[in-house]
Amino acid sequence: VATKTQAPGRQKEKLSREAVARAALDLADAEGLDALTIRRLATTLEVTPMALYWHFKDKDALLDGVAEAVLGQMRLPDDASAPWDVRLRALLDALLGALAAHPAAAEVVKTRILLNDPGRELSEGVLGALRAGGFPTEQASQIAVYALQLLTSLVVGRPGLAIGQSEEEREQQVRTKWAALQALSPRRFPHIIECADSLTDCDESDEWLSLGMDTLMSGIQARAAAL
Amino acid sequence: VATKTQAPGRQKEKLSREAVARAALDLADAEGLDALTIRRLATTLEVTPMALYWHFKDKDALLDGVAEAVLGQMRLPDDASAPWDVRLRALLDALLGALAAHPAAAEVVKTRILLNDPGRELSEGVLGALRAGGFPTEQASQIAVYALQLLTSLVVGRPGLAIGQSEEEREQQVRTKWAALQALSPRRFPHIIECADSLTDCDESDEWLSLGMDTLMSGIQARAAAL
DNA sequence: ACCTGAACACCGTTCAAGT
DNA sequence: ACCTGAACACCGTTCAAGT
Repeated sequence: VATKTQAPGRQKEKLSREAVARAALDLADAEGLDALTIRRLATTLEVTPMALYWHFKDKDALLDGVAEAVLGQMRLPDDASAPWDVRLRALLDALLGALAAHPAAAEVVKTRILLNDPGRELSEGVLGALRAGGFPTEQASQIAVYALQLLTSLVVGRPGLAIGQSEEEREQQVRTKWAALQALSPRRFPHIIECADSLTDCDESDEWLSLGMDTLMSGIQARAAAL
Repeated sequence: VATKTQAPGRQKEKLSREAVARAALDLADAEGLDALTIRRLATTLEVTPMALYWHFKDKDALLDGVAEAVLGQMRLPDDASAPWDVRLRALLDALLGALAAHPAAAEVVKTRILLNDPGRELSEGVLGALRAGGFPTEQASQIAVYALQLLTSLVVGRPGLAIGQSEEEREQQVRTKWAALQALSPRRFPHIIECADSLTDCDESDEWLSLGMDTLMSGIQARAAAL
């Protein structure tokens, strides 16, 4: 039943590190991080699981590649003349954009920013901006790490986010959570009930992301002013 | 070789939901979240893996129990007369304390705060404080979620944190990371190199936690002032 | 009510082998 | 250089069965 010609539609080129990482990212985007499995990935690439071990030492190295693929999509600003906080904000916006494009992979990126070149360029810029803002090296490092972590939390932890589910499934899940909150005692939990809508789902708009970013920037600016 | 008497040291009482959850938390504390496996947990409890399914529907429910065990250790303040931001800070400090006592489990708690009673009491207080600060319900919800997520990031993402490793292993890992940063091009990444110490490890003190908390509070206060 | 035993469908990974 | 095949030691979970 197997012929010499390729299966239609998917012509199978030789694998490469980058091609595998791209495919891994696509799989995570489509079905979530849990679905990103060596074996699942191998079948989508029409190859044996062990083939991937030629290109990546182990799964961790594969995830390194995924993180690099995500961060490689950033367009880093280069406005060296702008004030430090404007520069910082522009850099963080670039990161947030890349993460928001791949929410399922954001978790993977979080711990790997210093492990690839685009991530290092970003970090260099962020640290430079914070240093220019007057922070000593320790505080600059710490704030840089907070910022990167908060941004990934913004993308991953957005209420009502669901990866690899149909819109119906997602809405059903949101409704279930909402109903659970509404069922709480109104005497003990009045504010939770009052906030149930926004605790379980986000508006289509990106107020969620922008308020988070604004709060972060305000905090950093306030610390800088207190130096 | 098996006798009728119990193995010495560990007398085996009947399991309960709470006992299993406590054991799960202990296992995660000692060896990390990856080691928290139904099968590993069952062997530490000297029981069949399937025994746990009597007490918990599935692994997700077990993790719900772990989250509840962590949050149950909070001592929530009750200073209803204090200004909103003082109240908020006290609540967040209580949460941070509980999370910092169980860094391995913090990740698990993050998505489950509204799923158990102590978490709901905390959330109620946080939302109440934010509402008292003048935030509309949507912004209060969003900021509450940011705050909870940042706090878990603070605990989980602390540079140089390593769970279930000996101090030697940990230090070796820190040194390796540090060396990798030092090996970068000083022309391209001067600030990363300058900050390498604090990017790879934290001082013994809790400046890491307190700066994070301060930055968060400053950000929230700034947003409140801008209302 | 509470637990065991056997089985299933998955994992990541090693090791030897093919071309 | 690049990939396959078989095997190992793990997972979570179902289902029927024991007491």
